[in-house]
Amino acid sequence: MKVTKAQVQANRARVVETASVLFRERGYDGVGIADLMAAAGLTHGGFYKHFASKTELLAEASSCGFAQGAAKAEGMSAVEFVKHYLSREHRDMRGEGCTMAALCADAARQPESIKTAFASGFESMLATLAQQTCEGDGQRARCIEVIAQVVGALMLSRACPDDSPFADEILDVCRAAVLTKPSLRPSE
Amino acid sequence: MKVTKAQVQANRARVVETASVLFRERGYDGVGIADLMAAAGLTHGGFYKHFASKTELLAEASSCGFAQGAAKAEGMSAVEFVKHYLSREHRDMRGEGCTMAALCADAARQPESIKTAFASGFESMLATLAQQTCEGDGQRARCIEVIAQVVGALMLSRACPDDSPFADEILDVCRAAVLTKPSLRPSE
DNA sequence: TGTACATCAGTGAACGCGCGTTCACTGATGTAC
DNA sequence: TGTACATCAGTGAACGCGCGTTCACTGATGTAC
Repeated sequence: MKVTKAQVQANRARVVETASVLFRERGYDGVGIADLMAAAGLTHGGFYKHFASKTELLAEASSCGFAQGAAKAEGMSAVEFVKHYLSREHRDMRGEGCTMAALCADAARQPESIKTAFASGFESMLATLAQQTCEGDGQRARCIEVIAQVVGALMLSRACPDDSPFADEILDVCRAAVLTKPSLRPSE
Repeated sequence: MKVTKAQVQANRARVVETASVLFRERGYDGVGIADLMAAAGLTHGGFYKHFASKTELLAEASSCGFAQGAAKAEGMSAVEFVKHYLSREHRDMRGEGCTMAALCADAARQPESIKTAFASGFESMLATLAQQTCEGDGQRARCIEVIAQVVGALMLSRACPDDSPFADEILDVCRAAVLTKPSLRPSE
């Protein structure tokens, strides 16, 4: 059953992308290797031909998720970014949503290799947002504040009962707060 | 081996408190029933004399953690609260730290009963903070913004590699940002 | 270009392990008389 | 107050299950001639 080099590469990429989605949806511990490989259209035995361990996959899947997020945000204005980030749709579509919000708590309990990937992911979010806000002293700090606030709001909203007005309130309040920040004006 | 009514009550309370700490340290999936009961000085078999399931314990342990957090913050000024919340000590002492930051991502993947406990915990944080800030229109909103930002900052900092300057930067930047908010002035 | 053979991604059974939960049993406590 | 007995929190073995990981095997691909 050997397979084309191109197929091998495609299969591997599909596993990473599938993991990226499933981990965001169900958490790291909520996805088994067998689940994951089946979702990618393969059987579990082949997993270790591609990855040394589940942890190693988490690192790759996280990086993949961060890259995907950056690509999605590319070209959005800061206002559009915040509006989308703090929307009900984003809150409820975890598998396609922000990797940082979905997995940072899992990352905090993982080895340094994972945390390194998350630090890179944070830097990437920062760079993407910075492109859309006015430059000058304190730009980096202002972007960090915004990211902390939107990530916090999204996670808190997700921890509230589904469809509770409370969950929506957190999003609405924080969206309004961030959008009125003068520093969110575009750079040009 | 029956035991005094008072002992039963004390044992149960000890299990809940131990769970509250261990869940915050290692996450819900990171703590087994046997681990937990041993840490509380008991054997695992007795667990189901007190709780219907591990999930039910999580609900109780979370509520216990929120109550403990509220008691700790009681009497602190808003400035003191934020300074402590965004300190390195708080970041690094997860077991004794904020239950919301430690477990909200776990809660987001749990049944509604857990999410209800977290919504109550959030209300409790809100009430505690509101006591220390100036009243008036938008007080509730301003408190929500602050909590979202400090929770987000703490979680992001914990997801970064230990002792990395980056992890500290997030805390420092957000602490400075929140402390300069005019709305953080005391109510009297 | 055609043939022979080594490679190795993918398969599926199997491994050991720890999990949440159940259960028969114990024996001091609490109760009934 | 003293005695007999029911209660039930706590014990530790056992259950079934799913996990991450390993392994012998397969057979089309890629390579050497």
